[in-house]
Amino acid sequence: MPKYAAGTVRPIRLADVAKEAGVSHGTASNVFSHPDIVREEVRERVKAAADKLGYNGPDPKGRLLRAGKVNAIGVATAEPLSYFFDDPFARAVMSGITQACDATGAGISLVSAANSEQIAWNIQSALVDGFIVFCVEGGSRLVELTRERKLPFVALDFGFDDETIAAIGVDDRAGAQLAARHLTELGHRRFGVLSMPFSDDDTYGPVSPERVDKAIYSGTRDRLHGYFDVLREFGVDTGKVPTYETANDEATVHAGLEHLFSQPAKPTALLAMSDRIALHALDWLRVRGISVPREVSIVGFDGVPESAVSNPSLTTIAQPTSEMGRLAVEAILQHDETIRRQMLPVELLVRGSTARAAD
Amino acid sequence: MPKYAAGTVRPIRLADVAKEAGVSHGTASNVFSHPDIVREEVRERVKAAADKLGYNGPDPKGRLLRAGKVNAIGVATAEPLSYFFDDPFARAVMSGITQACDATGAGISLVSAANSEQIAWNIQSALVDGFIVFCVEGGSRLVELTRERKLPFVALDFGFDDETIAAIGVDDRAGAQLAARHLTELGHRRFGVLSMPFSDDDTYGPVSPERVDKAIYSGTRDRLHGYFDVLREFGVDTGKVPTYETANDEATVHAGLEHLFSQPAKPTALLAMSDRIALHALDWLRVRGISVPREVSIVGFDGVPESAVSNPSLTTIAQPTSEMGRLAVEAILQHDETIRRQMLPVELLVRGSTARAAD
DNA sequence: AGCAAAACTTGGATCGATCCAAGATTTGTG
DNA sequence: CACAAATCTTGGATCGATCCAAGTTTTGCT
Repeated sequence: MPKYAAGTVRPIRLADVAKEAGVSHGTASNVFSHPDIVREEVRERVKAAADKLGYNGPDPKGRLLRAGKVNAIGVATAEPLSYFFDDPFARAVMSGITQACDATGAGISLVSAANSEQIAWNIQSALVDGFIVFCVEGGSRLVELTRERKLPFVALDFGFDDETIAAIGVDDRAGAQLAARHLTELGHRRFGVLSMPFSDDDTYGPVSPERVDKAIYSGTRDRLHGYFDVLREFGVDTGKVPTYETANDEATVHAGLEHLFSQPAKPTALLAMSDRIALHALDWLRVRGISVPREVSIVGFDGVPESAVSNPSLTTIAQPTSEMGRLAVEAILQHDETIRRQMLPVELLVRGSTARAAD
Repeated sequence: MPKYAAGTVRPIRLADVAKEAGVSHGTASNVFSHPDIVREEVRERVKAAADKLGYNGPDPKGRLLRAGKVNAIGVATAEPLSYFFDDPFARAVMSGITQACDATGAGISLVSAANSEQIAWNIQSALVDGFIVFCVEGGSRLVELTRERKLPFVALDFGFDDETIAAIGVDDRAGAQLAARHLTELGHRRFGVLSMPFSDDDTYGPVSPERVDKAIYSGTRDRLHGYFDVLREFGVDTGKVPTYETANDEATVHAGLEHLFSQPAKPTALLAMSDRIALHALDWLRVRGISVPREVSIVGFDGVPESAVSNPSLTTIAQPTSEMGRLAVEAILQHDETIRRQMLPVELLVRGSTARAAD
């Protein structure tokens, strides 16, 4: 059976053009890739043949195999693809990544998959020169898969535990300390913590003090430690600070607030581990008629653009998101075997969601 | 000179594994691609050899060339890459695209470039099975380049003029009519139009009535015609309706409003051709202390998520953005030579930015 | 044991280009 | 005019896999 059925046009190859022009395939290749070393007369002839046959230049598939370079960076996550467009933090980092890619002309491939079987296949078969790995959930498995490709890769915002993985992140503990210090200095003593996931199992709910140190995600753990470092310093019994593990989505954040505000002593200050959590919290508080910052103060984490235009605007710990994206791209493109682990500084942005404690 | 310098490890190929295991390369290939047709004993032996050599399964580069399929869709635009993450409309459509890709397991490659030379190269060398083309600006050139790749492609929201191009868009004229009818029925008679670009030259500013019919972008033209259809019906002299061509960004929108509100008869209703324009307009009006919708009503176009949470919320013409994304992916993946041009319906969402005319 | 059918393996061809050493042609110089 | 140098062109090797027709081995049955 012929590969191309009658009626279907067999794609034109460089070899066809060469034959038509009466030159060797090598010369035809040169016409497109190194036009300067081919005599003008021949060049014209080959180009004419190409036009005649409807050949539009070398097929990237062939070139790729030979060159071994794709000129594209893979950006991977264990979340569905829409994560890149829906999550404010992801968007902010992507913004930095796109800038760096635009500057260098590299393309971007988004790699992801809902189920873990597919993600494995997608990582294994992605045509990229390197990976930037978004490690929100399921990070360890993702890093594992990526590592197996033996391509340059860099993890974002996670994995500071494993020193053999290149990573770019922020000083989570210092950032959390900043947030807690801001609130304690405003006189707050009754806190509630809305945490990001501790691990990639799907358990959400109140967190016992014993669990705190067992968080798999070092980001979550470090932020929690940062909060508690400062609270302890100000005489707060951190074992009694109600902490609720959310899934970084509306439903679990609202459930968390129900929990926190059903405590005998309602918190006057909330520590949210992401702006997304904080923004969902703001919604819940507004609906409940709890005034921010008059009755309750709240500090987010990330510094996404949306936090500046919320109502009230959100006091938060800003990460240098663009910078992180840019550095990640750089790490892939200028990859040189050395494993770089860069910890960037964060910054407290005081805005409208925090005020002096009422009582 | 050896290709792999001393110290560098030459990547392991399938052939190396086959040799190590003492089978042919064909059998080794089957172990990975069709494990069921290889005897267990042999399979184990090959896998052991692969482990020993540190081989992690077939390199996608080779597979690609043979298979001819990349399993990825290219999404192209003439804007910088960040457009996909910054522009609300693009994000909304991307959301639909990602859903469809997640469902089918296809990957996404973002293709773009600041300058037109680079975009040509990027389109020509993108490793994708088809293109979805965002035609905001520079659309025609982009479509031209994409067409030359001879891959399936579909244009979004433009090009309804050229019947040989597959496209998915909305009924711009009907949508614009809906917007205008809503405002006229509220009693408005003094209008201002904030238009999207007419063509890909970079001219912005007031638009003369003669220019209206010469708009290259059919989307812009159709929306304008839709507005004017209805205004005329209600006895408005459309030749006198001040129309300002913006670049869909803050600066030109604000300049446009300066212009519209410097007219002798200030408009009581604004027709904005995109939500982005409308949202920038809302900002300007707030700063100027002009109350929406008490003094001025405004209707957007697109129905992006942000329009629901603005202050006031924006009355707008909603496009089925997710649906468009989904259909575009479908058009690429189930491509069958027939050129499909789908025109989807729009919907008027009445929200907080429109009210009965004051005078 | 003998023979056909089933199961498995082999190795050459192929995908579409680029690279490169060697051969062929043109140009330049004494 | 001869010879060297410079410039072009050639065709085989290569990138890393998959496909497939043909060949080999195993299994099943009488």
